[in-house]
Amino acid sequence: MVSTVFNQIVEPSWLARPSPEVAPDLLGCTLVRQLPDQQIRGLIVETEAYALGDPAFHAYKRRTDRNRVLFDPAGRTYIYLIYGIYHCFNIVTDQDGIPSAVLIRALQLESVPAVDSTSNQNIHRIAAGPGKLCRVMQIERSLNGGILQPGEPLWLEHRGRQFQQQVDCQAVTFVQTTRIGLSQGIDLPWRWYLSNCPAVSRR
DNA sequence: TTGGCGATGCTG
DNA sequence: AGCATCGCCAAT
Repeated sequence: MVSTVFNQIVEPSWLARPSPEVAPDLLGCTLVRQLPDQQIRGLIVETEAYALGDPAFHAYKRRTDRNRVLFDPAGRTYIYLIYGIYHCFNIVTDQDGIPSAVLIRALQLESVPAVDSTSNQNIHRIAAGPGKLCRVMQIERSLNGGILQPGEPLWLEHRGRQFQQQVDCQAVTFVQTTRIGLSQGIDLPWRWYLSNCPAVSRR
């Protein structure tokens, strides 16, 4: 008999660790965006960690209006506007009061969204980049501080059986490098991505 | 293929 | 002033 297996939901407690631990573990998990009339699902293929002591981190200096959600418990979203045009989507991690987050840099979409404003794009590149994935998933600042769980606009699902098999047979491997697009903290090796993934940012 | 640059608005 | 970006265009 055929059985459909649903991925397990990622619980906040699983995210309550330092971001450099969580960031590689999020590779292969699925980000789900629930819209009124459609669901958009994407495999996480590229992440970066931001944490205490990191000069590139928005919470490096002090708590401000913008970064306050970074100090909240794990399992919330941190979304901000960058270069006046794009948004960046982060997952808040670690213990309450300890600012820490993972930037989601690229997704491999399961399918082309119904209203596709980027119809010229290669399916593999529609969500290739932190600004592009927010555009296609309609993630903007009104979602900042939201909890990642079903029933909300966004949630996470753990690695599925198919992905695990690809890891086990080494069809997919994990690569760790320095982060992208920064002027500070450029030597921290806190970027991870899946090998052989056309959606990973080109650099 | 690589590198330079403008768009655009919010933050501290 | 600078920014956790992107797409376009020119030069190689």
